[in-house]
Amino acid sequence: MKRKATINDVAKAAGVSKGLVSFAFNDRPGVSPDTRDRILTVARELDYRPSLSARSLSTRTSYAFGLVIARDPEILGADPFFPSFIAGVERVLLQEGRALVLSVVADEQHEATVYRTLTADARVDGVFITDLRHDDSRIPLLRELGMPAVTLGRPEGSHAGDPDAFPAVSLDDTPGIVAAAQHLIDLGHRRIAHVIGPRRMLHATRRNAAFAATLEAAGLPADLVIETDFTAAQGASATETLLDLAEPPTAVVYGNDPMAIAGIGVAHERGLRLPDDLSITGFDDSELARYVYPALTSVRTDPLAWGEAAAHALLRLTTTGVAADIDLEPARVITRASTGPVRA
Amino acid sequence: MKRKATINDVAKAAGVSKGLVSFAFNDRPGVSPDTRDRILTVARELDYRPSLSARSLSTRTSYAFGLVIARDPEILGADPFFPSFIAGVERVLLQEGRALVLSVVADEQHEATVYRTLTADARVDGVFITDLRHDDSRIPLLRELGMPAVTLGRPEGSHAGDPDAFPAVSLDDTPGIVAAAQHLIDLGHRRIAHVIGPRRMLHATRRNAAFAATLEAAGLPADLVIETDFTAAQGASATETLLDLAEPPTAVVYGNDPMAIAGIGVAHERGLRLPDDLSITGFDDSELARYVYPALTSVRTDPLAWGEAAAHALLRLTTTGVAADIDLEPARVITRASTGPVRA
DNA sequence: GGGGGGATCTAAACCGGTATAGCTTTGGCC
DNA sequence: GGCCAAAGCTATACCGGTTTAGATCCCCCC
Repeated sequence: MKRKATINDVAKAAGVSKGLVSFAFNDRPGVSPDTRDRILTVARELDYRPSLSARSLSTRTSYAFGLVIARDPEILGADPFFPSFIAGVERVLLQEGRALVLSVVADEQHEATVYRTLTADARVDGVFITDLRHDDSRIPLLRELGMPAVTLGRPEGSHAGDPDAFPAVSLDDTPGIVAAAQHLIDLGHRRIAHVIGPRRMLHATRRNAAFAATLEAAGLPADLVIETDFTAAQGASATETLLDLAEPPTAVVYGNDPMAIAGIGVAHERGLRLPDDLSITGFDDSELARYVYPALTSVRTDPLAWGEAAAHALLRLTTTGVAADIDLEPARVITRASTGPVRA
Repeated sequence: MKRKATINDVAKAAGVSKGLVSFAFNDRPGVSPDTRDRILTVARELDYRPSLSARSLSTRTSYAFGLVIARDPEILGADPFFPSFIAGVERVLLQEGRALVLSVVADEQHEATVYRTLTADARVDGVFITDLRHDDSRIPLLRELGMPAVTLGRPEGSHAGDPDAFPAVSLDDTPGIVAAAQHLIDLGHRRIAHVIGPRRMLHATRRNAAFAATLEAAGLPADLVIETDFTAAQGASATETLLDLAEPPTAVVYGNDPMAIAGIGVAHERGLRLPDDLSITGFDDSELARYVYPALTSVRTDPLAWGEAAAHALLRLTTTGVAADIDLEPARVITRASTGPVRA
């Protein structure tokens, strides 16, 4: 196994100083076209690749981005968002010679430790902030640490184009929820429940606000709201609670597909017929949604595109120092057999 | 924002040479207890942390491990294995000051490129090999690249304790499949189908061999085997195919939970009653299994423990140069309502 | 012919650690 | 007292890049 060629080998072979090789490799002015060609040719012949760690030491740059996920692995396992999001991120980073450092932690206590460690070790040049929360502690923390970041969605209290805020890459999910609710209203439903994710998560309350506004615009009360932790278990028990009501809903909107599928399970367990006795919608449009019985009406987002956009934004932010906010195609509802007209 | 303290600052403040500080920090002999204490105290006061990139450059070590997943994001999103596995890995690495570099690629072509890049950039000190395949190209590739690795399960053709092979961390899944098949046989089923994952994956054929052996030991044919790509879509279409047979099976064993749940969907779509008309089992025992209707009998493994064990093994391999094979608690079947006696 | 001035290039410092050769100091032993 | 070895420590090279100060050269122009 031959030793890897270094910049010194290239410099020697090309008969120039190593500084000049560095210049040539970084497209900096002050290298004559002839010399540049010669250097690059020699480098190719020697199969030279600049050493990442040497570069990191010299430039204080790690050429990697971080993603810290604070979720229980059980929930993550059923969640189609992250794999697709990561695949999208990866697609961009691979080409740019960047790597993705992933951390999965159970609670938000460890989360802060991980961010501090990533920063202290200069392990990453920037991070993605997913699952924004109310009064999100990560924002001031990363500010304090001086770690660049991109948020998925806009944090509370930050207005579009705020120059002090981290760049936000947003995919508006409210049109999807509004469409789902309106779809149910159009089918004649008058009592529609909403089983949402944890309230401390921004998207849970934002979606619920959109849901409530849609119902109220139709003159309906939006009082049947149950908060869960996004697990199928809590989706199931929320459904039990709803169906046990004196006046149970005729339709339930769930915050994710696993909860909706668990809701279908509970309804079937009770001998209800879907969608005749109960209409159900999910969120995320996971692959499974199409194949459960009845096929699940769900709200589709595009996590892959989200990942790509976020990666581009973070790349721009860390290289140029600024990055504009990005708005992606909003979520939309995919109608399937789990929703139908309310029984006469 | 004050500049981070370096080893030189500590050396100066403690009145010693920087070499000695390095020695003190790496618990090497040749430092008197008094001096060591003084150095460590001063370091704490200055909030000194050794620079990762400087260390990397000097030691040719990245203090990170890699995980390359070659799966379609759609499938990954429904798969409970990886999030839990990663959480297990992480739990070990965090304490050891290591990071996890993740790559999700769509096909096995890109896979090789990613491994080459990770190696050329010395981005990681070792990798985890999951989803072993027949004649797995990653093994010779990583050998050639000189990249340490740990395999999940033992590769083909390598015997226990092979000193030339990568350390294997195994969780035997055959007892789970055998138990599932036997469970169905005990319930009186005589025509049992197996919907398996891609045949090029080692675990798919291994599980099918265990399945076939169990049926044959009971004097039953094991001829109903359908290969899929692990998607719910193909799980559904395999189920269609089976139910369209002149003599359809009375029970189906699926290679993962999403396919089994899709199978339930197809059966319900056709008006079959479960488990009276058809018994169904899954694999992985995802959280959702318990909450679908009927609750899904599934085979449970422990991906979290698998991740921890694999991380420990890779840590040992990269630091000491050797690591013993590890065998974890085998998989077992969790019986639920989706399996029942065959109809008289 | 001499004096800018820009382009091209070199030498050397620097990033922050690790590793090694060698210098003191101390203590044991004859 | 003298010799030797081990312990404790320093000085310095080294890892492989980037960056800066300054040297050299060439061309143009007065």
